[in-house]
Amino acid sequence: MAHWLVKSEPTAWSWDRQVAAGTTPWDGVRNPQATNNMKAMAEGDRAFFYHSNEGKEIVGIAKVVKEHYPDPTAEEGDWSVVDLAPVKPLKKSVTLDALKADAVLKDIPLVKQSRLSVSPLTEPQFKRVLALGEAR
DNA sequence: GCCAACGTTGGC
DNA sequence: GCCAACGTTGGC
Repeated sequence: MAHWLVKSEPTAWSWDRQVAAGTTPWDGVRNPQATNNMKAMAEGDRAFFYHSNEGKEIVGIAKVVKEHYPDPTAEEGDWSVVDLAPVKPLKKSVTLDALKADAVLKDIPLVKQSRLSVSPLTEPQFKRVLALGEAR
């Protein structure tokens, strides 16, 4: 199983709204690299949910419930979405500062390439975030 | 609010 | 096809 990290500005789409809405398409992605990452997602994969700009922290865990299909919000171009559903919040959110301060996590794509909205994590990185967030 | 990093666009 | 100009994102 692969592991991922998705991010959103909470003013645009927050974890709380994801929880309230349940399963939703992760739409509006207009970046080839992020799109390729979504196309590599498999049903059941887990993805951390990160709040950019406000909060700057990983707040919860979501899962892929439907693999990639064409983005219905795209009027042109070959863009994709996956359906995500909330799994559970982290007991303690993991801040960007904490990621940067951690030897395992300081080089993750989110830190290195902050604009990439969908990025992969290795299994050790994923487990490290879980440990910091006190979730299993 | 500013600015650096990155992606995209458009002129050549 | 290159590269400068511009727009957007996101950390600070």
